[in-house]
Amino acid sequence: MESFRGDLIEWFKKEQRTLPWRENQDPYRVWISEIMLQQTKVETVIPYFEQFIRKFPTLEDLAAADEQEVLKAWEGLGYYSRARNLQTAVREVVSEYHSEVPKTVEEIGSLKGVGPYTQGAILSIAYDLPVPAVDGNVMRVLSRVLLVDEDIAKQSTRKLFELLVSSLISSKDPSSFNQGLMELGAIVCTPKSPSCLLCPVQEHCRAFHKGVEQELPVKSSKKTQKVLRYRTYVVENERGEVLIEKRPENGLLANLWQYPMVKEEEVEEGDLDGLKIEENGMIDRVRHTFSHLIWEMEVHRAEAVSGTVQREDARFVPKETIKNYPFPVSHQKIHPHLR
DNA sequence: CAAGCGTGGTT
DNA sequence: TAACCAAGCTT
Repeated sequence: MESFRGDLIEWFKKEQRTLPWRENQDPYRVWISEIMLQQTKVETVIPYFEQFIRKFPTLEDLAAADEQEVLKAWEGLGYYSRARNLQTAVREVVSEYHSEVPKTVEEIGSLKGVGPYTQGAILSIAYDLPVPAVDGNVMRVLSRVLLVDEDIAKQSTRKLFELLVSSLISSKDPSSFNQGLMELGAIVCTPKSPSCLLCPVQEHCRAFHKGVEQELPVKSSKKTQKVLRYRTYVVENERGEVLIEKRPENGLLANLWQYPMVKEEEVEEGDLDGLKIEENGMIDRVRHTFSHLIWEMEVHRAEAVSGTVQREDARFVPKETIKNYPFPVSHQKIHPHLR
C-alpha cells in the first residue's frame, strides 16, 4: 500500500491540467498567477493571466507601469487591491532585491499582498521549497482525508492545517504535493458532490470510510448583505462629453472610475453637487452583488445645464475615451447606453 | 477574530 | 431566487 503522499503526487503528475502558468517555474509568472487565483476560478484567470503577461512580461515592466494601466488590465477580475498591492510589492522586489523574488518565508511574506498561502505557493512551486500552501481546497481535502471537523472559517484552523501539511509534505517534490492537494480539491474532492469513486487517495480517506465526506469541511456561514440604493447619472454636456469620476484611493473599488452616484436619500432633483442638470428619465436599473453588500442603481440620463460639479476627480470626457479608464463591472453595465 | 474587499458560476 | 463557493489578504 502506497503512502497518501506518494499516491497524490503520482496522480498529480499524470492528471494535472495544462495551464499557462505551468509552462515553467518563472517566479514572476507563478506570483502573478497566485495573486489572480485568490478567490477566483482557474477558467476566469486564464485570459487575464495571458493578457497581463503580454502587457507586463517582466518584473521591471510591471514596476514601471502606471497604476491606472495595471488596474485596466485587472478590470473585471475583482478584489482590485490585489493589483495595487502586487505592483507595490513588485516595485519593492525591483528596488530592494535586485529584481529577484526572495526565497525565504520572512522576506516574501513581508511583501504586500503575499500572505500565508501565497508565500507557500510561490516558494514551493517556483523554488521547490517544502513550505505549506493552505487554501480552501487543501482544507477541504485534508478535513476529509484526516477527518478534521474544525471550522475552516476560523484563521486558527488554517494554522492547524499548516502544521498537518508540514508533517505530510514531500521534501523531494513539495511543488507536486501542494499543487496536488489543490488540484484534487478542484477536480475530484469538490465541495458538493465529490467523485470519491475516482479518487486516487480514496483508500487513505477517513471521511470516505465513514461515509461522511459530504459533511466536511465544517464552515460557519456568513451573514446577509446590506442593500444600498443609488441614483447613477449619465450626464452629457453640450460637446457630447460624459461625466465620470474617480473613486477614492481606499476602500471599495479604490481608484476605479464610475458614472457619478448619489445615495437615493440624498438625491436633489436638477442638481448634482453644484452642477445644474436637466434629467431626462431613468434608462436602466442595475443590481450589483458584492461579497458583503448589494448596490441597487437607478441609472438616469441627464444634460448639463450650468455650474460645475463639486466632486473630487470628476470630469467630462469624450465618449471614445471611456474605454481607457478602468471601470467596475457594475458600471460597465452602463456603457451600452452611451451609443 | 471579524469585517471589508469583486465577480461569475452552480445548485 | 438566494445561498454558496472559488489557488486569500489586510486591518
